[in-house]
Amino acid sequence: MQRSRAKRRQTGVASGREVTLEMVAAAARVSPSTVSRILNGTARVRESKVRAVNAAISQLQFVPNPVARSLARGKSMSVGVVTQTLNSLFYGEAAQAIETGLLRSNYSPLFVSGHWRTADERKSVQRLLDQRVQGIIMLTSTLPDEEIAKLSRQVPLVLTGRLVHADNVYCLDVDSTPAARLTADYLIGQGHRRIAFIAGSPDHLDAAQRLAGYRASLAAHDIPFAPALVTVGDYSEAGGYAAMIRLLDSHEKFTAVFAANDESAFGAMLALHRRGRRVPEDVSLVGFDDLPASAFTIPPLTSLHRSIDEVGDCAARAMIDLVEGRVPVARLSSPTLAIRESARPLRG
Amino acid sequence: MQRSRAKRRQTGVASGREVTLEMVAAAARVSPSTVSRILNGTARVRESKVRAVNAAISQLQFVPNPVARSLARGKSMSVGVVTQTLNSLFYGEAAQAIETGLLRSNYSPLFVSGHWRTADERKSVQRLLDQRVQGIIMLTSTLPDEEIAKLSRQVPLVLTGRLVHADNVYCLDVDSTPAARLTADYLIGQGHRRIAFIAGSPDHLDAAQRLAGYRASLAAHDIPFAPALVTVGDYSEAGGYAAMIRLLDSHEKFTAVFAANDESAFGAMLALHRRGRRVPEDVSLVGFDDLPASAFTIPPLTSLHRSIDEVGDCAARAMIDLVEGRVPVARLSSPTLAIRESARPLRG
DNA sequence: ATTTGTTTTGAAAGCGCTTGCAGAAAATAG
DNA sequence: CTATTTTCTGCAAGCGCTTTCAAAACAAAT
Repeated sequence: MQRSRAKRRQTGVASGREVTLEMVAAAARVSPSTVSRILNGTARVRESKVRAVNAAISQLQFVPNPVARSLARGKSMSVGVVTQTLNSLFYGEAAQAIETGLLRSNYSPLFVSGHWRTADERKSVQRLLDQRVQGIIMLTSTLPDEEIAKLSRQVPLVLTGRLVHADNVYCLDVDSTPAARLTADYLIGQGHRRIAFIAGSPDHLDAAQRLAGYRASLAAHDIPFAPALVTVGDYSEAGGYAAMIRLLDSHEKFTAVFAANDESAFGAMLALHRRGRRVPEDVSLVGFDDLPASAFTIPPLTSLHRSIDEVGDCAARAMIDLVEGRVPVARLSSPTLAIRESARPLRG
Repeated sequence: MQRSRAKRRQTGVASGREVTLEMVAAAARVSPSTVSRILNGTARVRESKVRAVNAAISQLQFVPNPVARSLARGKSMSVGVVTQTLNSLFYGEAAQAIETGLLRSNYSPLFVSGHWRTADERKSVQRLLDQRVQGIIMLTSTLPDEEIAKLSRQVPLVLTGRLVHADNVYCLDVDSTPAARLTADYLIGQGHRRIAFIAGSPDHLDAAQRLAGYRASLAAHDIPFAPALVTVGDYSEAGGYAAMIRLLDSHEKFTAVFAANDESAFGAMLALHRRGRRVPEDVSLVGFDDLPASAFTIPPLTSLHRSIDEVGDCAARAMIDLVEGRVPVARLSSPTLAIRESARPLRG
């Protein structure tokens, strides 16, 4: 275990000695403070020195050590991002957008996942806190409101799919209600009256909103809401499949199905196929989220499209605003319906 | 802009003062060094003091500041992970597994993406270096071999889908050749002779391996290789669709199609459908990767299954070994074929 | 030329933790 | 009950950068 005394302590990068600001200062014959000031633009510096320092910097290929910088500034320059799975198109895409968004302001994201389990999520959040992140972006958190509120007293928060009122919390408005309403309106516009709905888990705010949008649409068109026409899935292919089968087995009549997300729609589609019901000839089907794969199902799925990139981008932007003491103003553009072939007007 | 002088410099976490090791030391009436030693187990400490310190720690809820720790130790405790997109099932899942894998040893991943563009990737890697990551995991890098070799002189590397010989580089063996061979063998076993192949981009090693596996299988069964039966896609749904259309338009005869990945298979499936060819009655189709959605296509897709989790996990494990000076030994288990309904024995 | 008001600059004190060194304490030996 | 060893433990010097403070340099004013 005893190291040779010749070996000096090594820093981050494995090979060779690290080029430090001090070395730059020496090379440019100025004090470290001056170099720092030039680097950060925190004070005017005589032009001649600026040049000398810049020369030294590029000559030595100096890149400031972010760790030292963080310590000195008392800012980690990192923000936590809690997702539920990362291995789903939605989170993956959002994560990517957040990454590039944060990067623009030199923050780096620290991803952790909650696996849809509150305990896991709580632990992940704690880890972020331990890492001294400067803020946390939570994509559809499963934590109870009070906990979120408490958390917000420690770090600024940006939430999607949740609405929690507290200082230091910015909730990105991704209310799915209007979008779901739009989708259902479309089906009704095509003449459908008996529209089944494959819901997400009821304790999930976003899922509740989609259901609410569906009901709002029915109400607006004076169509009575039939509880028997809604079955709950879990946003997964398997869940959608099972839900569809249950629906079919219930012998309720319906001419169209609105799946609360595309994965469910995929499952539903297969279930319908298995039971010999053709889409869209026998029953129309629409999804929600418009995943890349949705344009390639058989038949291609009509689905509500919302730019996930945009969600990620706005979240990142809002977070930066929050961290730097500004008031976030990020707004999402309105969703649109990607009309394809899985739904058609009701004949007759 | 002028802050009140009363306000002292703030550290990472926004609220209140940060609890420092020094405060713990004071509370436990020992020196900071002792606290540090207890924390890290770097030296024996009298039992009574250990207790006092631990009491102080939990009483004050102390959590060591990782930034300060990194600086002092000269180790960032972070490893870079370069993916190409993150918003694809494959990368998302791998990323997730890497995250948990690294976490076990207290390293945290820093994700960056290359977007399949060498220039982007190069820039991303530089960013990682600037961040002083202790190692880099590259999932299917697009950088030329020499560049990788050069890079490996700065930080240890773990690669997947590449084979670069150099010290400090560990290439996870994910040679797709045998897996592809297995897949093609299956089709041939079902009696197919004229098997079309939808390839990935030819300059992509992994894509080349899949093609090689296909050819090896043909050769092993004395089936002449017909160049006209292979078209190149780009691993995307749209690419698979286009490739399939081209194939159909070429009027070559084939009874089965082997798509080099599932996304391509999805596209191909739709193309076949559009042209009135039924799967599997008229043509059998197999994919590769076994995405979650593949079990729900119509018909469900037979596909080569490999645990992506495992890839991520092994990569993480190997990286940790490398960083801590051990010799990695991670090995992947063999892939299996998920047999579903899109392929069937050739009748007659 | 002297005084006063501005800019520029450097010295030095941190940021919170680790660690080499050497003195203190405890354990073992004489 | 001393002389040695062997274990603990504290001091202090960093890690590489930022920032306060005050001195230095320069410019403007008298």
